Amino acid sequence: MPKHTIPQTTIYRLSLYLRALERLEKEGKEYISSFVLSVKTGISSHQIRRDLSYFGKFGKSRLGYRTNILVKNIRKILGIDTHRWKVALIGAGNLGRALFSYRGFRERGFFIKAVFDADPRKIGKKLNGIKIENIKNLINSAKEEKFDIAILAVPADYAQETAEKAVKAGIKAILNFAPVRINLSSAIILRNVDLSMELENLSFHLSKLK
Amino acid sequence: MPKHTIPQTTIYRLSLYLRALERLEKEGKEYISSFVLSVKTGISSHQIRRDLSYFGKFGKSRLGYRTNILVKNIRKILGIDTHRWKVALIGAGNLGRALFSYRGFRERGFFIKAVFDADPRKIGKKLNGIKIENIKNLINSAKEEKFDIAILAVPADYAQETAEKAVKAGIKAILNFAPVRINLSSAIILRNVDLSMELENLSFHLSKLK
DNA sequence: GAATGTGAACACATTCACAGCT
DNA sequence: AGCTGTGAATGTGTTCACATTC
Repeated sequence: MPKHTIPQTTIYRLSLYLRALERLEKEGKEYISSFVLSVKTGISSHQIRRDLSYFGKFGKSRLGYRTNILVKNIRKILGIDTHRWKVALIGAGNLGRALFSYRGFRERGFFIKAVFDADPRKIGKKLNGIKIENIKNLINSAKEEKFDIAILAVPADYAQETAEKAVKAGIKAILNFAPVRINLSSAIILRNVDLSMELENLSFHLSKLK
Repeated sequence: MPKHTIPQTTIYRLSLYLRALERLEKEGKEYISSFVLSVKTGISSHQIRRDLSYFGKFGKSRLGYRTNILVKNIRKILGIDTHRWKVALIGAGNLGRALFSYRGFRERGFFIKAVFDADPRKIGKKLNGIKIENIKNLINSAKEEKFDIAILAVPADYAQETAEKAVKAGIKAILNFAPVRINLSSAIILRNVDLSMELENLSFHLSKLK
């Protein structure tokens, strides 16, 4: 149904809608209008209707959207309805371990199937039942269990080479937490989470206040 | 010098430029052209020149930008040249502790001055020399030491009320890691880092491949 | 000659406004 | 009557292309 190309930002907003809708579903709301959803998410009702219209017609005039149907549809659009994504966590430092214990992943269909690190002191140790493997095993390990996604939580200096290993292991999507720009084939889906950038952004806006 | 309004994304890119420039400065490069910076950052040279032009004229024809001058200017624009920002970390769970030990913050002028939590088992314990305080002390504590920024690493259900406490304590900027939308006065600078949203975004693009 | 800086053109994203449906 | 869905208008961000500068 996409008549126009879908804006990048629309996909992020779908996640936002989904969370609000799941809550409303639990509260027993059968139907939900774009106006109510607007209040819950802070996104304008126009924007919500436009975003949904890229993927189909999910609403009913006079009633709004049937909550559970919309939930199912957004899950399907986002690819988290049936699929269980297999995640390789690379880097078992402070951040890696924190990410590992984040329950939100599993709840939303992302399963950390293996953990890798380069530090001999960490290799072989267990993290909540999963043994930390040598990063050198990544490609071999990926032959047995096809990983879909790699989460990179390694030092900046190793991010590029580690990402390349992940690509060699057949991984198609990477979520990078290292504060560095990674260059990969454009066929690889790459997203960055960069704490320094976020803080510097706050700093910019704060300085304007002073 | 801003002739037009500055795009949101420009500020993020400035952080990107800064990191690349700092590296180039260390390598001893005296001058750098927008073309070379383009290769290092993956941002087009047009975009780089446009971004910088919002803030002034930093370059020299035929030579490019003097690396150290540009570094200084971007730091100034981002408000990390002289200012030491005081950060309150709220939430000493897995993620909070990982953030606490992230060295990048201090390096870039962000100092975690206090850590708060609601869990009695954590309160009083020390984290690398800083005692974890009761979240109820936030407002009092802020009277002694004016925090500029709060980093929220609390469970989703507590994010809204905790953010409101931070605002009452006079904090003007919040970096929220809880997977939930927070509603605050528009005067407060709020940024969200949402891992589920990033993963769902990857999922969306991955599903299109299958 | 080789770079910047920037009006103008273009592309992308949001918002408006209302026809159409139930 | 009250909602959705969507062309059209607007607003925002990026890219082009070149006059200008050293």
